[in-house]
Amino acid sequence: MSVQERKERERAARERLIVATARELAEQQGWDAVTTRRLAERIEYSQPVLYSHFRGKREIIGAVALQGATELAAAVRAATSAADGPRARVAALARAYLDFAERNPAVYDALFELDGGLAYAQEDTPEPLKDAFAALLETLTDVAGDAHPGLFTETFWAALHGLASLTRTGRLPPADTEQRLELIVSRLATT
Amino acid sequence: MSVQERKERERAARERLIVATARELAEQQGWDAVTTRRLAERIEYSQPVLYSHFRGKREIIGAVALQGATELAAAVRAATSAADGPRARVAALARAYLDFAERNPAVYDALFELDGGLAYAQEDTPEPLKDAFAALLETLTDVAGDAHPGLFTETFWAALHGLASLTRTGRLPPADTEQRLELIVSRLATT
DNA sequence: CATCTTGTCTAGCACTGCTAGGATCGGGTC
DNA sequence: GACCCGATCCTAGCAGTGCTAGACAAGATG
Repeated sequence: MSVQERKERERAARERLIVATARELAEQQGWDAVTTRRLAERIEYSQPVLYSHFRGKREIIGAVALQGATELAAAVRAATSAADGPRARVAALARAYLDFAERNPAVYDALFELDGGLAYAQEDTPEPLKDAFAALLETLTDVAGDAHPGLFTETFWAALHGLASLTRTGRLPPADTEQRLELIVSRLATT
Repeated sequence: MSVQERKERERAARERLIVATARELAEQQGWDAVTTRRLAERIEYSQPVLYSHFRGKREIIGAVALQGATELAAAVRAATSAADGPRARVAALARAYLDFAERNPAVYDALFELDGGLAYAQEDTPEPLKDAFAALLETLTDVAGDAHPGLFTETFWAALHGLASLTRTGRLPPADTEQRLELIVSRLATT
């Protein structure tokens, strides 16, 4: 059995390598540059090896997205727990979210822009995604006011996503991001 | 000269045909299905003809986007002008925007999701895009409160785009769209 | 040591956006 | 009306894409 276990370990390690390499390549040159050939070359295996781990490119994007979801949740929780008072925590959450999107554009794309074959907002939604939403919910519930916490969180999230998405694709000038953020926080959140 | 003019007319007509066909194909089967071969076949010309009108596929997407911007501006203006009072006009604007995104998903993608090679929020931004933003600005200025009208419009637009984008890609359940919309309108707009 | 499974690679498919070069058609000139 | 020449269009092809069938070799098992 030890032999089989070793093989499984090696296989798992290679899978992590694939995901890490795809993510790295995407952050460096964008997702368009992440082709199965280039990815295979970078991990020093042939193309078909990728398909013994993932059904296709879409699933690789999905794997990067799940990794990103975990990190996003952690980033949001770290930021909110370091702030005092509901209002300050919401502002910290918003900044942490936009900061994550700016620092990890490819991961953000994998999560919220591209098709990674993941189910969102359903029963079979992967745990990391549920948890990332939960991280938002924890802080935003306190400022939902008379709105349903889940619905409020969805709406607040959508506003943040709109800012992140439009800014990153050059549709909004990046200069006034902070002011837009403060506008969203101050108006959407009930004190 | 008449001959040349006729040729120019025919050429312009063919260009409109290309754009209309690309849009139609995109709405029917998504932008991925809009390949230069399929597009060429539908307009009953060979592929290279496309490149005598547009630099490449990106520019075709851009042409569809510009068409969509004009229609979006018209839709927003029609909706807002039919409502009484600033608050009702804002709600009408938001509904018209989301309605446009839902009815014309491919056009919406061309405008705000894909790369059509257009400049946004700059001096050399095409007129239809500027005008679409102006259509939002006209109504939203009245409810900007103490915020700068332009900045407020950008922020409100981002919130709407977030809703449209996340809903259309299956990241938000479509059921409660109306409630999220009302939340945005009631909290972002000052009465 | 022979066998057989497991894993990997080579080679190839059908498709993509895009382009070079040749053929053909039409208008302008004699 | 005949010719030429330029504009216009198409055939064929390039390099690249995601993905897969089948050959092959290395390893574990008897």
